[in-house]
Amino acid sequence: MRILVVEDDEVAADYVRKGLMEAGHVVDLAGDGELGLEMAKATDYDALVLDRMLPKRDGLSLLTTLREDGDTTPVLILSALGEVDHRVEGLRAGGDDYLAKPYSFTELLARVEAIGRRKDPGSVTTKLRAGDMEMDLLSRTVKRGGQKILLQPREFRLLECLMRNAGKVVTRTMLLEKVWDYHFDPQTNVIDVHISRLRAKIDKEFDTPMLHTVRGAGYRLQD
Amino acid sequence: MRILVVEDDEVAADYVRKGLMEAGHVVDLAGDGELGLEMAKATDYDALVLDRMLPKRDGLSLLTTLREDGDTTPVLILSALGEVDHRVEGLRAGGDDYLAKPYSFTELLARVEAIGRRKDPGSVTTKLRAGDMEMDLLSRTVKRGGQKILLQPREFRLLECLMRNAGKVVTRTMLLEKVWDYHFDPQTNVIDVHISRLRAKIDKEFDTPMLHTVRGAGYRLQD
DNA sequence: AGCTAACATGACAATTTTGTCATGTTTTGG
DNA sequence: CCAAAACATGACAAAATTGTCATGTTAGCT
Repeated sequence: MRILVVEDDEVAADYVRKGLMEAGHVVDLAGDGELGLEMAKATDYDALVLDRMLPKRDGLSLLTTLREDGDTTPVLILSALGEVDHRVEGLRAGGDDYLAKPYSFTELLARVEAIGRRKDPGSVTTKLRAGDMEMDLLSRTVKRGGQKILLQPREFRLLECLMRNAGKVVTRTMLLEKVWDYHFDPQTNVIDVHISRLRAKIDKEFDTPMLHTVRGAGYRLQD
Repeated sequence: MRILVVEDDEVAADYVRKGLMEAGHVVDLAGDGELGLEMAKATDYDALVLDRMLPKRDGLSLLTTLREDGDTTPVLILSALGEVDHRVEGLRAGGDDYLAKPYSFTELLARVEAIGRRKDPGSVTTKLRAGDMEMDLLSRTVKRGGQKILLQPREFRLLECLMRNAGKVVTRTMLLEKVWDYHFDPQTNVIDVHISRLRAKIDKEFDTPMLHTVRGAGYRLQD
């Protein structure tokens, strides 16, 4: 699991990070509220561990902003304040759990894993995003900058593959495997043709092209 | 939200039930572990409130069984035992949260709503089921009795519409709207033709037909 | 600059998917 | 039992989608 810990007390932060890493998780640290919010927005974490009292921006405000953005990453709130009212406040702000200091690490681990676990069944990604492009796998629709784009089935699969690897280069071989189920070189330019058709639909009308050619390697989707 | 409270102490159970109902939830009660398990299996609750100590079958055992069955309903565990080790135990068993008695009702409510909320974003139905038929909206695949069935796009949409209303009659008008986006009568027998094609794929090879005609009304999918 | 490999794209052809029609079958009410 | 309406299905035609080819363009190299 990929976890972000937002905590200003370095000793505590390090202690939590070490423990979580030993339990097999990938851990990022943020020392203040603003950095924490930025990182939470930038990366898709499986869980957040959030201290209530933080420099620059406090934990609850961070959480509220995150939730307003539609982010549903599970959050465990840490706090020195153990009183019922404060706990309720934290949960109401959109927290998934609340742990009062001092806590045992075992409990923190159990709780983080518990809230993170909840995300899994729900983490069937049904929407993909890249730049101002949005793809809904269920309704099979694509939008760029709010505008609907109609794609043919093959074009949809092609774009889906590119979006799942947004920012990274997707080789021709990968495309043949994922989009065409070909496990050999068809010796034709099917890919070129479909890339061209896709470009005409997703880039032509817009000023910044997203579908880039990486000469000799493949293609990459990016702002 | 539909919530199941499994608690043997009648006074406590009633207190929780009333409070949750006032907060606008639908509440069922179970007085012992076995009944609780049965009810949890039978109905799809949004959340479970589970006392640890129960007659017939204790809370943790109930929870473990439920999880082994693949049930992911969020569970809040209640207990007189507030010690860290017990809380960890509860969370490890698959609980989503743990609340020690005595607790304030406000906190219980906040916590139940917090864990229940988690289920919503994940409740984007990505799979439909009816009898021995299974449809995966993401991979766009259909299986009946474990056997893959290849459908054309239109056939898929038709079956999807029928499965979303499994057991209920779907009128021709509904089908024209949902599957063809026609908001008028095309004066042809498109529906009949596609129903026929669909039947050939989903019913022909199997001994019990699922796609039934409701003369004068429409069609219904059912065992 | 000029050459070449890699890529882009318009036009066409093959294939697949969808809709229409004609004809056959079943159900219901008189 | 018969007629009419409702439904089922095979065959064909239209439309949409996909792949191939030919030709044009670009980037990187010497």
